[in-house]
Amino acid sequence: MSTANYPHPAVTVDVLVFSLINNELKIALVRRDIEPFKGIWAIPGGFVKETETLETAAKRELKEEAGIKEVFLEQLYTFGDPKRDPRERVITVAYYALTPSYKLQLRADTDVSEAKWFGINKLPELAFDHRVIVNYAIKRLRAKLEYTGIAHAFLPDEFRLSELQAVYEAVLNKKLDKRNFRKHIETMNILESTKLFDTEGAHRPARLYRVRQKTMITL
Amino acid sequence: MSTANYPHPAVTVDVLVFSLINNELKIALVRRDIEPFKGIWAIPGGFVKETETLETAAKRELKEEAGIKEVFLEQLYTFGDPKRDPRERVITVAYYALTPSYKLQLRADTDVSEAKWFGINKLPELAFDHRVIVNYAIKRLRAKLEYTGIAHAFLPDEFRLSELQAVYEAVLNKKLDKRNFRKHIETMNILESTKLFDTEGAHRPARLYRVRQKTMITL
DNA sequence: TGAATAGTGTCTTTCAGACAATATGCC
DNA sequence: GGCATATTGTCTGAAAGACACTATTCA
Repeated sequence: MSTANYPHPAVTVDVLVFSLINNELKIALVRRDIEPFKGIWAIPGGFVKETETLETAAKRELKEEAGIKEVFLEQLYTFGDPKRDPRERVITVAYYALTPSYKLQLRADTDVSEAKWFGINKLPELAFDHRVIVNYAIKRLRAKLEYTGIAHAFLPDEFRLSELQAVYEAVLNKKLDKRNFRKHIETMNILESTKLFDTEGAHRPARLYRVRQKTMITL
Repeated sequence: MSTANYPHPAVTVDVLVFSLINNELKIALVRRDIEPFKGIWAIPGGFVKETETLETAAKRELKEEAGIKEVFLEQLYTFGDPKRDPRERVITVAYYALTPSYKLQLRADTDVSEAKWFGINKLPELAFDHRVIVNYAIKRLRAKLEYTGIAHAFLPDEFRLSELQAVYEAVLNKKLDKRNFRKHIETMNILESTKLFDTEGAHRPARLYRVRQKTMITL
């Protein structure tokens, strides 16, 4: 049996880039410049090249789209409904990335007229089945936040605990008690305090923390 | 831009069927009857047809392979290393299924000379990157068992708590305390007791339980 | 009555969740 | 001193984990 007898669909990777901007969870979208769905916002992505890994393809997209290095990147799910793309069958492997906003600069890429951040509660109409994909990603992100320590992926290497709390609050979309939050973080034991303080503002300076090890748990 | 300019890899689904046989966690494997890896054991799978969903393809494989209906089936991960298949690029979307052993009858399918259950600690050499896939699935299965209630997917509709405990012990590969286990199940609140008893054997009969609702949590 | 499995309770520790007062630095 | 944020502890309830005895059926 040769594999040549079987259908060969197109395969893309889509990358959902999440970041925290003004204490709001946002996602990077691009406006399509071509049909189908011309003028409609979409998750950035592109075709997987012959010789590259899926993850490599995702990283390439990430770089083309936002010039990023070294961010949390994880495979999300593969969407393969035969009719999800009206042109031909396109199976897409979705990845999601978490990054501090200062690390990146959105830029419009090929086939795209514009790139922009959208608060996840203010999403425009999306192309293809991208709304489903975004919802799925948000669900996963929230679950992941609760049982791992990825929140720091949105922050610089050194950060205040109040910043970390703001990440949780934005992602989970609810207020947290400061004392209980700090106890929880203590229990998780993935942070260590530095000797540095953030002395911004007319108030008591905050101690800075960092991640104890680079433990990027990927289940 | 047309999608025709881009590479179109072959796409398969592989289905890891897990079951509990003699209180041992086993996985169904098939022996390949053709090159490459002729004679080597592999995860059952096949090419995704033009018009079918990925999940439909997985269900079809499941049926062809084991004549099953209605089992727990979930997408696992997509493996896309360009060199994972020596013939041409083949991207595979892996699914895993959990089923009671009485529900299924393994049978050799096309391109396969034999189908057999293997204890997960006694796996033979596997074709392609299937060893990596199996390891990944076991990891996911264990994690899922701890924070959801899927253990019952290995059992008939009505079962003894001691059977359920045996599932946990086999999957997690460790002994559990009977009282603590029952308290834990109680807490999860996904089972309800029936008025039935299992009167097998020369000993006190065991009450039978069933799942409260069909809550198949799929994250 | 012996063999085999079912069924059950207490204590300790850990963590989640509710809740408010003091500390520090800048202006 | 006033403002803004940082930092800290106690109580209660829920669940995990350690641990051993009684109950029921059949042969």
